[in-house]
Amino acid sequence: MNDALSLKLQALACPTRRAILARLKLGETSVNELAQPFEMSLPAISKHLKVLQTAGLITQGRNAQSRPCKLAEGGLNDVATWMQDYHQMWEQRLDRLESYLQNLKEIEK
Amino acid sequence: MNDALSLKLQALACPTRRAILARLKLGETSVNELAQPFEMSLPAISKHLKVLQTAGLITQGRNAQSRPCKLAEGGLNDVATWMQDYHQMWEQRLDRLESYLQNLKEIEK
DNA sequence: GTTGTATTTAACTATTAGGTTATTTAACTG
DNA sequence: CAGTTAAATAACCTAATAGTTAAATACAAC
Repeated sequence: MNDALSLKLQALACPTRRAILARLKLGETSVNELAQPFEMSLPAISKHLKVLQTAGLITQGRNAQSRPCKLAEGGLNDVATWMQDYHQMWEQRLDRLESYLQNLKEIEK
Repeated sequence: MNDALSLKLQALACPTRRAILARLKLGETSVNELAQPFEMSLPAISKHLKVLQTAGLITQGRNAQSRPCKLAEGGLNDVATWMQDYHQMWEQRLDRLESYLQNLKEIEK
């Protein structure tokens, strides 16, 4: 289990880490700020961040003592690509739009 | 880590289990047949199947001694829903279709 | 240069995951 | 019923995960 996809899914398979990602959706944040809502030591959060970073889901910058985290762009691309092979939901959405389109063409005649 | 989503992501975070799912996409299969391609004992596969089943990603039926496995319908729904909040890829696809649609309407005038 | 602040690393512990072999259960077959 | 086949369970091992506290690092500010 050391391929990129497994690493990402593994990283995502933890509510704490998903919560961190959810927080980061709102914007770049320091580790301390990130740790606030959790009943967990700072080192624990630090470890979670390392997991997310190793998986390529976040990146960490530098600003004085702070190491601000943000979402890695396209970090979920391969996960989404993999999902595409299994899940029909999106296809269905597209199909519905497509049939609407078809319908429109029909009317056009 | 005992919520449904975590369980599923955890189950997916293993190449062996993803390979099993890939095989099951081709259709219902017995445990033995499923185990063939893997250099792994049968009990190991049996455990993987249990993980997948507990996660709600597969179901197992009965046919004599055989316990045929198949993909659980909509098993990835919640994973896909979660992903939707983070990944723009699908939205972009929809947007492209949408703009095509818009374009068509324009021509129509 | 000492103090304070932000974060990581080290060392340790408990639990879980992924694998093994050996045994058991369940159902068919003769 | 004895034997065979399909699969699951038990008991065990090892490595990885998720957490802890305590110590180290990096930078800023005085």
